[in-house]
Formats: sequence, C-alpha cells, structure tokens
Amino acid sequence: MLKYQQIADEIEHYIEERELQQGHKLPVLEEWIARFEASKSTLTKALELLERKGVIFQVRGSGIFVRRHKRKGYISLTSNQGFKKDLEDFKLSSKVLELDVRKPTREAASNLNVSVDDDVYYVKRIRYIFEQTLCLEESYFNKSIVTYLNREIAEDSVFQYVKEGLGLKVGFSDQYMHVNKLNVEEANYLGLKKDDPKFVMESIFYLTNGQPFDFSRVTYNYIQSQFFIQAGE
Amino acid sequence: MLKYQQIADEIEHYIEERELQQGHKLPVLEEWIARFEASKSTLTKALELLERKGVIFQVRGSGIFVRRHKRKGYISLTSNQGFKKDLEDFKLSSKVLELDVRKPTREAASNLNVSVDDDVYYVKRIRYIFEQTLCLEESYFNKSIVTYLNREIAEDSVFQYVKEGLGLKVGFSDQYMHVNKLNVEEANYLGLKKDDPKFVMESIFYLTNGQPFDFSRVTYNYIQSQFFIQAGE
DNA sequence: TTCAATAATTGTAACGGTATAATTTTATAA
DNA sequence: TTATAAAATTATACCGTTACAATTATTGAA
Repeated sequence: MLKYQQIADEIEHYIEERELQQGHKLPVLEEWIARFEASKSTLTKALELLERKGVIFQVRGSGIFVRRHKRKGYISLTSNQGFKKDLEDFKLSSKVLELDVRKPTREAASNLNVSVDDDVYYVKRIRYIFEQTLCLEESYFNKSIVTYLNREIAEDSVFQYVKEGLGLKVGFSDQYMHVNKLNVEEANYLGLKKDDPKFVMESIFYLTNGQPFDFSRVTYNYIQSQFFIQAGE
Repeated sequence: MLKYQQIADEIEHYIEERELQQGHKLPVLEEWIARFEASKSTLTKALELLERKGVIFQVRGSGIFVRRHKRKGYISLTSNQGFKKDLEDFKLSSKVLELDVRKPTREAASNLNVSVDDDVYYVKRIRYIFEQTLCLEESYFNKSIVTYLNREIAEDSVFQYVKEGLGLKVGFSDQYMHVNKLNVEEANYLGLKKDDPKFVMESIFYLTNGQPFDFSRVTYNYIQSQFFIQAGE
C-alpha cells in the first residue's frame, strides 16, 4: 500500500478513535512528519487526500482541523463505487430480477462506446436497505471487458468482482442526475405510486485507461434518497 | 495568481481551443515542463488539478488524455459557488422576494453555529434560466461575518460580493440533497403543481478558516434539475 | 508470422530543500 | 488597558532529484 495512503488512513483513524469534533485542532505538520518518519511532501499529500475526502481542513498559518458533517444516513456522491462503502454499516441487500447477455440499446451502446451488435451483460436488480426498497438498477457491462457474470456476483457486488476477480482497475466515472415522476412499472418495484417523485442517476464507469465498461441507470425511492457532497473550492 | 493554477488554465484553454475530444492524447509531461519552464512537481500539480476537475485523465506509462462528458446543460455539483460558473453561458437572472435582518430559525442557527438571538440576513429569491423558473432559494447569512447586504447585491451574486466586496475567502461547503413533493407555496413560485417532484439542496458554506457563514435551501424545478459529477477513484 | 522476452517511454511516489503567505502570538508604544 | 508593530508559527508554493510501476514499442527466437 502507498505510504501516503497508509498515513492518511492512520490519521483518519486517529480522529475517529478520539471522536474529535468539527474544529478540533490536530497536531501540526511537523509533528506528523516526525511521528510517521516521512518527508514533508508525503505528509502534505496524505493531508490533502483527507482534505478532499472532507475529513479535515487546513488553514495556512494556523493549523489542521477536524471537519465533520452532522447528518447521518446520507449517501456520499463523491466517493463512488456503488455506495457500498458509505452505507457499509447499513443492512444492504440485492435481488436480481434479470441477468443475461444481449445487444445493448442505442443509448447503452453509445455510452459504452460499443456497437449495437456487440454483446453486453444486462443486469436488473432491486436494492434494499433495512428491508425497504432503496432503488431499482439497470446496468449494461461491456462483455469484451467484463467477460463473465452470474447471479451470485450480481447479488453481492459487481464492482468488487470486477476489481478483485477480474483484476481490472476502475478509474473514474461520469454521473448524471435528474428528477422526474415514476411510471407504473417503477412505482410497483419501489412500492410507491405512479407520479411519485423519482431521483435518477445515470453513471458511466471507466477503467483507468479510459475505457467505459459499465453504464447504469439507478432509480431511487425518493424517501430513501438522501445524498451529500463535501466540496472544496 | 499561482503558477500551477495558471498552467492548469492554459492547458485547459489549449484543449478547448483545439476542441480536442475524449481520449485524445496530449503532449507528455516533459513537453509541458519545457513549454512552461516549470518544475516537474508544479506541472504534476497542475495536471492533478485538471484531473480532479474532470478535464483530463492520466495513465501511467501511457500518457495524458482528454476527458469530456457528452451532455450539455447539466449543473456541476463539484465546482460549487452557486453554479454561477457552470451556467455562465446561460441566461441567469434573479428576483429578490424578501431581504431583511432577522433572528434565525433554530435550524439555521444550528447550521451557522450561532445563537437564535444573533442577527442574520435572510434572503429569499427566485432564479430564472431562459425566462423559466429554475429554483426557489432561501438563504441565511451570519451577519457578524456578512455585515451588509442589499437587494442589488442579492439580484446579482452574493458570493461575488462576499469575496470581492468584503474580501472574505470561501473555503468549502457541505451539501445535502433530497427529493420530495412540492407544497402549494413552492408550486406557485415555480409554476408547477402541488405534489410535483422537487429536488432540494441544503448547503452550508464555510470560510477558509472553517467558520460557516451561509446556510441555504434551494428548491429546484424538477424539469430544469439536471446535475452531474465527474468523479475520480 | 507469432509469441515471449527485453528495452524504452511515461506518469507517480517519495525524498528533501528554500522561499513565501496567512495567521497567531508576543512585544512595544500610546 | 488598548491598539499597533514585530516576531514566531504554520501550511503552501515551487524547485529539483532518484527510484519505481505501468504501459507501449522493439527485438529476437521459434
């Protein structure tokens, strides 16, 4: 594991362990350098990582301070990877409705940068949180990259499989969001009524080399849809 | 202006000028170093900035590539500052409905970290895009920080005034989002119907030193509400 | 030609240093 | 005591270097 990553983790752990609150001043840079026996730049990098993650904020001439958001149960939009991480503590489960190899829709083909004649894996599933329906998800995977998939994998985490099972490296993603009204089918799946609000997130996930491998559309139950971002400048 | 900022801007400009598309390979690191007569670390920092901004992606051993998202008209959630920046090209305007000094609600006081007896500026306004209602916005400003405000400022950009007029430095923000149904009043303002969907964003903006100075709740017209994020790992 | 081994390319990690800008503390003067 | 100037603290900008990992290009054998 990278040194600056390791250090960042340890500092975050330091904060959690002591339950330090918003605004609490942490030891100064030089102290961390001494503590971890690393260079200034390595520590700067670790701290910058934590800053972007929303764990701390730094003030030049003043110090390093704890940053904390108050509200619980919100899904983070910045640290992606199928929110698996943010809701770790919560009871998440999935039911796979469909899983097959097929030809992509024009839209999916365009987003995955493949032809409509190429094969893709199609997965449709419902995700539950605390026994309640969280969202309805349709995904298309480029089959020439994600060469194999089954129900068992889809019930757990496709991303974990892609990374660990297939050894692929996920790089970045584009995420488009909008709000609209549910149609009958969606309402049935989510246990809501037609024309109730829906929050839709369309995502395209890319490997580190820039190849898109997953296009998915997630329709959220508006009652469970609470998101947050901790933004910088 | 910072050198790495300047360089980042110029590289971005280089891409726009040539209308380079997704996946286009840019000159290698060493070339940029020579071109800008800067150190490797400075260029690395500039490129890292562009990477986070979603303008490029870098592949070790391979090169630097252009990143572009296809869809237009989406509001970016990562580069904050009241979306002024992202919709710059679009015709945005505001109508101020209310502006006064008052005592904050308990909720606002809590988010601004002040007492319910302290004074805050309250601003309520509607924002239009292409003559259409984009959102309804209610803001509370900590009056001991934002010492003065008037309708003229509120009709333009409060943030610009805070930064340039008052010389304050905006640091970061927490943004909470959820979806729900419009009530009668909101529906009237937005030209929609009761129980139509709404997208609500509650934001707390902080100065660089960590002081919260603005708490605002923005209720979006769901028809105009299209957002995007370009996320990294 | 095909495939595997090797070399070259290219971005990233990590070191360490000097200078500087923002903030806080201390000292000084009124 | 209060305000002001100076000094100390502290994070950040920027420089430059070595080592390394991932990818791509080249070579050479079968």
